[in-house]
Amino acid sequence: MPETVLTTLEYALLGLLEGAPMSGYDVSRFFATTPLAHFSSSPGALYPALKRLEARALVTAMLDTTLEARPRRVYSLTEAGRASLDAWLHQPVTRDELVRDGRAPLLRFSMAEGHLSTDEILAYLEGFRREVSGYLDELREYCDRDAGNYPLLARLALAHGLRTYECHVAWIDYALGELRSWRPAGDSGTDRESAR
Amino acid sequence: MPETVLTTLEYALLGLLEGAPMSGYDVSRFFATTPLAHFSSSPGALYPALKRLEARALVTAMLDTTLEARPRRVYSLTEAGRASLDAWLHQPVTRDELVRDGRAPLLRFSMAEGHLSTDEILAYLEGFRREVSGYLDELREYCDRDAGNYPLLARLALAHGLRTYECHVAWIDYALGELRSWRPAGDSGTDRESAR
DNA sequence: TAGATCATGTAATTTGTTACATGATTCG
DNA sequence: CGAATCATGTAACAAATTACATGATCTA
Repeated sequence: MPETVLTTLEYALLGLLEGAPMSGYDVSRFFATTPLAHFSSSPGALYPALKRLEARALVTAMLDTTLEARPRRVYSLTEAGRASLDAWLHQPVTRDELVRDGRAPLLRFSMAEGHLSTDEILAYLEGFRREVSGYLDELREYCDRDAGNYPLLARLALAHGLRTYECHVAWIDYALGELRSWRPAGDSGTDRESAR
Repeated sequence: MPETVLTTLEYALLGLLEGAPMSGYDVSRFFATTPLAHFSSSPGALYPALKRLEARALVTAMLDTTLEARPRRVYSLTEAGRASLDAWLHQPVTRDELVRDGRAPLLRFSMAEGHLSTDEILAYLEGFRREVSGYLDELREYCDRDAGNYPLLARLALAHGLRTYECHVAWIDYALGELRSWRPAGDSGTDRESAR
């Protein structure tokens, strides 16, 4: 039982390395060139994070010495790393995550392939939706109560918040629809293969 | 010329203190109870940040000793602080801000009252819109190029990103409309009074 | 062959989180 | 009167940013 709580960046690294073993530079290229996971991508964040994961035995490094004099440390996931990632992916969305680091819920969703069954993913999205809806209710209540005497710009900024969370809900409903149409009837396999 | 670059939290503090002098606890209450500015609100972040601002002479503390034995340090903005805030509020939205800390552009907008003229606010929003649109183009291009062989969940997560930025654009257009209808003809005053 | 960029990191500094500490005041 | 919460912080620690360092390899 690891019971170690990692940072969002570290979980993102585990997810990446599960897909394919990578060196620190590979990871930095990935973060810099793909729209997913707009994490730090700076070496001062990445290399220490990979070392931390190695120290916890969640990843292992293999020295690639095909080019000697600059050996690449290629990291790959260990069983413990995969277990740690799996445990994280199974956590439902919390309110705190929603307002503090809005990206974590989406990150988990995007990496769930091969870890959550279709039913679990549907349940995850439903929980996500509940949290967003709950927060939206709170925001709307706050608006009705206090926003009347806000200056115009602050009021517009509040409206932006409302719209953004409404957009979340709309996407969740869209995703639920897509997933249900993908698996229309009583299929509920863990669906490991389709990941690539 | 201060030329000091502050953190987003510190600018948020300047904006808050401009509205009304506050103690550290007042600020923490504000961050904890209003939907705007979901910043840290933890004392370990707030009190040191206020001290940093005081050390740079951007705020001053007045000891409120009406209750002795627990004097409150009530902070208010100095002229230098207002100038620093003003300079920040005049900065246009950059791509980097957009992907790294999505909240800063909105924060600036919401605090611009009394610092930017209506025309400047319109220009700010137009710049904001350009950046979001540009990033959206890039995202769409990336989708067309690479998303085909992504697994389903990653593809859906990408769709979420697209929708979110589209939502930004829609709000910007809405805000532009509101601001223009508020000031339909050739009025371009700095509009200081309507705040609070 | 000089400069860019690939590829790998380390070090100093700043910042934020978590947890603790302290004493007053209010509520049941 | 004891517990919660108001109100003010501090200290230890973890993490990220910025800047630097090093050498190889490609490119004009």
